[in-house]
Amino acid sequence: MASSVPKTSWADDVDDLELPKNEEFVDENGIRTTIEYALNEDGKKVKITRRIKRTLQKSVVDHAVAERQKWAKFGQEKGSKPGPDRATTTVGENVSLKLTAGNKQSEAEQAPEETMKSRVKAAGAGKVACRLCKGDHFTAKCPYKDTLGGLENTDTGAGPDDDVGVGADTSAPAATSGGKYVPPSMRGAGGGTRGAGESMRGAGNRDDLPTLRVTNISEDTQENDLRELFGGFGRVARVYVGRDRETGAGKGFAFVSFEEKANAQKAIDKVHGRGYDNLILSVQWSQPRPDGK
DNA sequence: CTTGAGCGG
Repeated sequence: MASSVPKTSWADDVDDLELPKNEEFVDENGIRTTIEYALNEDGKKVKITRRIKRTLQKSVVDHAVAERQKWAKFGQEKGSKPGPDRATTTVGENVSLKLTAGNKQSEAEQAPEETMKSRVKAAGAGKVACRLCKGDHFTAKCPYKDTLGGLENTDTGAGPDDDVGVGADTSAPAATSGGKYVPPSMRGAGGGTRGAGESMRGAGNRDDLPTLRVTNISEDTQENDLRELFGGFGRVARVYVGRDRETGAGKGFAFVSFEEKANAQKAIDKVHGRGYDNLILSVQWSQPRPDGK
């Protein structure tokens, strides 16, 4: 065992390595002086002093901020020089935190780009181009959607555009399914002639539910209030209260959808003209929202 | 006075 221990005690060594804390201050002229202590190659302590004139600051710092730096300090810092003391204060840049799903980091670097994209989108407000006919509507709303049989048959290469070249490998996995999920009941006439809608109630589309427009409701009427009010006439499928997007305050109208049209009609008959919260309700059939065609 | 919001960039 090599028991030869250096003569200098361990404690001395540490004491030798102990360095004064770094210092930093800014004088009235805006010159920041930083003092660091370090060891050079010979193991000697050296003092490094840097004086940095903050030329940039004059142009960058907001006037109000510069003014604020002159304020007298209070509390524990009372009597200290104005301006941030970098020994106790961290002067930071803006830090933005981004929450990502699945612990993925790769998106982080692309974030600025993403922001740019959304800005561009905001600038060119509502510019859409149909992938089928290049119209200014969504593909799903394309008038020719039915005529063209949708995207599922068109394949990648058959698209109306010149995005050729890589068609092979992108379309490969999509060849059989078209790349989109199709519920079993909607799938082509393979072998199962199972009745359409065996598991689905009616058309299953919520758009064709019998819907009432209820107006003249008080602005604090909630969905639950309306469910309560209309629930007695039959099953209420959906209730929507028109609200201000920002404040959440009611706008005085609502939609109530029933499962059965007959029940909706009963509700009209019974509730229309009826008092509710010091107001007289108005209930009538709702017009389907204007479809962009 | 009073008819919704989202879906794709």
